[in-house]
Amino acid sequence: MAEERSLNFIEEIIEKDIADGVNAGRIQTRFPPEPNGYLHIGHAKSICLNFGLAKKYNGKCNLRFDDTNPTTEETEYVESIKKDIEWLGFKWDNELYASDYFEKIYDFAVSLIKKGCAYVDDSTAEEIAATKGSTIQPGKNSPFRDRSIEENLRLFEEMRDGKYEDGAKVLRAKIDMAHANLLLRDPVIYRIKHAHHHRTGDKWCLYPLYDFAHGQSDSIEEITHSICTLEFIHHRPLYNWFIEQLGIFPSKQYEFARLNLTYTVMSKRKLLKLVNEGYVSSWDDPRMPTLSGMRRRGYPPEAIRNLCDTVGVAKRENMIDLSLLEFCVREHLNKVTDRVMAVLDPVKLVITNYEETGDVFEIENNPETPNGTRSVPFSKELWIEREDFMEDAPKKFFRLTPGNMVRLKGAYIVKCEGCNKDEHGNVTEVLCTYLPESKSGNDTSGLTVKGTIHWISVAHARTAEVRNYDRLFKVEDPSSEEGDFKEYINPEALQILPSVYIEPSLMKAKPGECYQFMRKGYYCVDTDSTSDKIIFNRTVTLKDTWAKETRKN
RNA sequence: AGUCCGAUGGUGUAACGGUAGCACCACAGUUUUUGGUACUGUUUGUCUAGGUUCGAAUCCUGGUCGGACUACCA
Repeated sequence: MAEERSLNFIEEIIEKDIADGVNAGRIQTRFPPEPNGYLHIGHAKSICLNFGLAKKYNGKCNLRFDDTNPTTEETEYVESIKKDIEWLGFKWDNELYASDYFEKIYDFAVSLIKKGCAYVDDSTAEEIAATKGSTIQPGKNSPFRDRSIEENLRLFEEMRDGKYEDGAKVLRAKIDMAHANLLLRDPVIYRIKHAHHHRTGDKWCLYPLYDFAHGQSDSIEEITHSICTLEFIHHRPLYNWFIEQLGIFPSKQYEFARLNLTYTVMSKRKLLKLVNEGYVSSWDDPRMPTLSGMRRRGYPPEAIRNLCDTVGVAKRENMIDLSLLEFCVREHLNKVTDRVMAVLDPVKLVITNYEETGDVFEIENNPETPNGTRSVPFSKELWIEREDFMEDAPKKFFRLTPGNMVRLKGAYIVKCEGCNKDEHGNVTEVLCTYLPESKSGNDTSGLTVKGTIHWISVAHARTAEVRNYDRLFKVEDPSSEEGDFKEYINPEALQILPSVYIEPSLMKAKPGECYQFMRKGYYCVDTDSTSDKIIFNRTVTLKDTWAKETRKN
């Protein structure tokens, strides 16, 4: 019954390659993060693509850490990246590191020198930048460009042996200082860094740059389809040039447009600022677009995978509506979460004609995916939402207003008789009478009411902290606005309710578990919860057409 | 300014020379013991000017607009 789905452009390339017998139909991809930060929703698209393609075409997908810059990379990031990928639901075939190939990559450089295709340059970084030229001006040859092969070989070995300070010399590929593509103007491929590497320790003081590590690693692993984002498109000619000069496995690079989301930022630099300057509490703050933040927020991995699947793969710049992510989240949570009652902004409801009989109602947990029932104690005094009562209500208000009837979810129909107020005119108690014959399950009243509201028995209520999260920014694209992006942070992205009433059944809730608070939203138990204090994070609200209606007026 | 990439409703994505479709959003309705869910329907689109063709979103040319590139980061 699978719907016929059109292929994205990478799938088309792969299917053509398989049909043409390229690499005997073998498909090998890789996900190549640099372990210098946390993964975000943008990485999820790349992960779903690379692992998804391998799965679809009976291929393999490696996890390869592009760890060629020892000053920014740490083992802590390696661990978080692995955890996030596993959480998303993918398994890599091999866990590999570019640093495992340092010896091989060094040998590649030597062979390039021997071919006369690389030279040691003593110029400073400033000098190299100054002679690079510009988009409209050719660059100038370095005075060290014509050193002999023997001298280059000797100097490069000395660089490896630690004879020189950081920055004293670099190795450059000898290509064309007038090339229209700036990356082909004798790119630096090795630099000296006397720095401790998270895996190779102090063994090396010479490290390859991205362009002389990434493609080489792809070749070593015999990656057939090396998929990256659009900004690497200019690197492809260089990627291919090295493969050709070195005569190594011809991996092919393909580029797709990265994922952008409205109401957030994705750049590592900006996310780092949010953390360092205290706008959010940490990398896994539920407001963050990081995978760890989304996990803590309660976004299920199924929803993220579904989002990535839905947005597709193409080469044009895009900006995905946050509402699409929220749709995916609700779609999944609706199927799997148990419904429970929690009163976030309470006011007391008194059922004046109710004699305490010890009613306990069995209420179904999930009308979508039947999952049993739970016991919910009832009594004469209940907490209800303050917004569910209005003394002077508009026409289409289906909740409590004098003379109107509503059903208390899973219990009785009650009729609103009025309210009590304090000296300031604030409602302190809503007064109702109930209809004994309207008992849920064997209702003989013959009445139908338009509204159903949730409630918590005052005598049985427990409390929890609730953290209501909302979008991190007030504008769709903070990065394109005037001034500092931080000016557009939404100050209401986190609202903490220290003590909300929850039904007793929730006392057993464990960190990470998700529930639907009826009529309010999806909530998950935060990892900050302790045995005597449960904390719920709002993952996403329910759609609220009534709120929309009131906003219109 | 140069090189490269791109342009289909508000958003994202299909249509591979032959009926512009799907999803989200928005709006309206039906069902509902969640103003949720489910279901039905509605509005809205091929950047522009030429050309090729019986026929162009698709092919060609020019323009316009958007993005990327001038790190010893990846």
